Amino acid sequence: MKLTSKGRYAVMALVDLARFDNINPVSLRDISLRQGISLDYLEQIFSKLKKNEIVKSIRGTQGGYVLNKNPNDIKLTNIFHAVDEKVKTVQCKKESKKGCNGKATKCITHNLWDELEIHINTFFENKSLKDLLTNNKETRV
Amino acid sequence: MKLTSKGRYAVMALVDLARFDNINPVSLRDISLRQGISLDYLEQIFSKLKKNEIVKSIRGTQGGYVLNKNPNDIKLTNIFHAVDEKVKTVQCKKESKKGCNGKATKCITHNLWDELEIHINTFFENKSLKDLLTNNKETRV
DNA sequence: TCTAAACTTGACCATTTTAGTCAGGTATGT
DNA sequence: ACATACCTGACTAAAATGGTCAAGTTTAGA
Ligand code: FES
Ligand code: FES
Repeated sequence: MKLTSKGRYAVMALVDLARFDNINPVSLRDISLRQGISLDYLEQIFSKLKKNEIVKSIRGTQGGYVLNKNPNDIKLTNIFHAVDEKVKTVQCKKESKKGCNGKATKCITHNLWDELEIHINTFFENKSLKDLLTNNKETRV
Repeated sequence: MKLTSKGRYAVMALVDLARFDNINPVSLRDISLRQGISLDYLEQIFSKLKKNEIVKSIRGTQGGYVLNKNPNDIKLTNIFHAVDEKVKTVQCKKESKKGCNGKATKCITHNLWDELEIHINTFFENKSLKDLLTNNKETRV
C-alpha cells in the first residue's frame, strides 16, 4: 500500500496554486520551481486536472492555471480521481457476484477490504484543499 | 494507492489457517487449493510469517502450519509488517529534517500524508485476525 | 507584426515493482 | 524407504512508475 507520486504531486501543485492564485494565473514553470516537480510531468498532471474541471487554463504569455472551484469544494477525492490515483483495495469487480479468485462467491477477506476502502475514502472526502491551506491546523476526523 | 497481493494473500491464508487450525496443522497445499493461491508463492509468504513468529511450522508428513498466537493478538498491522507490505504515505524520511523535495523544510503536504498514515494504521491496529473469523460481523471504527 | 511565454498533445523510455515460477533441497511420520 | 510437506534461493515476464522528448498552438506585449 503506497501512494504514487502522481497523486502526491497533484495535491502539492494545487496547494501551491491555491496560495498564489489571488490575482494572476499561476504558470506551471513557477510551480515546478517552487515545488521541485518536473515541468513536463506537471503538464501531464494538469491536463487531467483540467479535464476534470478542477482548474482552468489561460494560454499565452502571462497565462497559467487558475482554480475552477472554491478551495472548499475541491476534496482530495476529486483530485485523486482526476489523476487516476485509485484507492483500490478489493480485487474483484464490485458489481460482479464473482470473487477475486474467480470462484462463485466473494473471498473470505472481501468484507475487510471493502471496509478499508470506505475508511480511506472517508478521509479523502472530509479533506478539502482549503483544509490544507492553513498550514498548522489540527484536523482529526 | 493500492494493496499488493502479497499482503492480501497473507491475510487470506491466515484466515483460512485460523479456521482449520483446531486439531491438526494445516498444509500450504490445502490453503493453496481452498483459496486459489499459488503454492510456491504461499511458501514465500509463510516463510516471512514464520520469521515474524506469527505462525509455527511442523515438518514432515501430516505437517503444516499452526498459528503461533491467539487470533485476537494478531493484528493486521503485524501481518502486513511481516510481509513487508508498507503503508508508506510520506515520501521523506521521518527522522530527517529534510523534505521529500530535498529542501531543508518539509513539503507543504507533509502533514497531510502523515495524518493519512495514522488514519490507515489505526484501522489496521484495531483489526485482529479474530475479527475476521466471524464472517458477517458489522465493524465500524 | 514578431516573439517569447506558456499551454497542449502524444510518443517514448529506463527503472523498479509485482507476482509469480522453477529447481533444488531437508525433515519426519508411517 | 518414501511420500508428504516444509525450506531456500535464483530467476523472470509483465506491468506500473516516473518521468523525458519533440512538436506543436495560443496569445500578451514590445
Ligand atoms: S476482494 Fe472481493 S472477492 Fe476477494
Ligand atoms: S512528504 Fe515529508 S516532506 Fe514531503
